[in-house]
Amino acid sequence: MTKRRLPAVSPSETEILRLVWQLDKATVQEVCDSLPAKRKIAYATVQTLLRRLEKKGYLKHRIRGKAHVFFPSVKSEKVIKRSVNDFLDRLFGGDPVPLMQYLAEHGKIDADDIEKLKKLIDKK
Amino acid sequence: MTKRRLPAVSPSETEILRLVWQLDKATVQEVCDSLPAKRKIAYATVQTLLRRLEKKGYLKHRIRGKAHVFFPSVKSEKVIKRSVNDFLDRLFGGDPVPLMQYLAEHGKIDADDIEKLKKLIDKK
DNA sequence: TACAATATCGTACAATTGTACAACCTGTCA
DNA sequence: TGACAGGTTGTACAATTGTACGATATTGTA
Repeated sequence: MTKRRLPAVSPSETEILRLVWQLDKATVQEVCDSLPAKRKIAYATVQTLLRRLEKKGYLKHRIRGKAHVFFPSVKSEKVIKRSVNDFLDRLFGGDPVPLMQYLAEHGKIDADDIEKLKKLIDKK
Repeated sequence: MTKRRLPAVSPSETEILRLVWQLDKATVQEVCDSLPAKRKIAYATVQTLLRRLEKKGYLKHRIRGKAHVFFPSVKSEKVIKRSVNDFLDRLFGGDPVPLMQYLAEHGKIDADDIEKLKKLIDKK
């Protein structure tokens, strides 16, 4: 089992990749349609991003009619792990606590969320 | 008060900027010295990054002897806010909960941390 | 079967990013 | 005062990123 290191996913690529995860599998069109209204990217751009993700090894595709249907070929867990760690390292020197603090202080998470997390941790 | 939008901070720049925050103010040398052992970047590279951060408006400098002493000219809060939001948007569609979950599940935060967060939220 | 609609592919291109060399200044100490 | 250690500045350059046009291929349909 050759475990070669996958190339990094760029920010815009991440955005697109997330949509594919969300949709489970998707054509260029479908990804375009599920873009948040705020973030309008041209069809051609989405296409390029999907192509690059496939070349980098994060997606594969199957043909359906004349369209390509892209689907993940790497567990999202893996990508998330890398991204989060990287982000944490750069912005907080690897310490997750300030990040949590930020989220708490800015009302991004509430008491309920905390309660759920508590359970999650206890269960482990 | 003209509130112009600051240019984005690139990942490597973020890394350096964080060190300046941590040191409060620092010369190129000092930043180099405080780089984590893992991440060895050449002096010249650190220098360029600091220069770019200053040009982008995140740092200023004063002269001490022959060296430049860089210090923040924008509150770290501001940068963190942008970075976190951006990160959250791209990787999780803006929802912080999965991120917290990830952190909890991977032992990045423990029950104690949760306790502290709880207080933080209640206090608000 | 020819056409309109829809997709993909190849290609492009400017901006940004990461990385760094070489040349040039400037205190400091002998 | 002259040399040197240590700084800074200018510049470079390949790779990556974000964005997208134009040409070509395919399919369902009239």
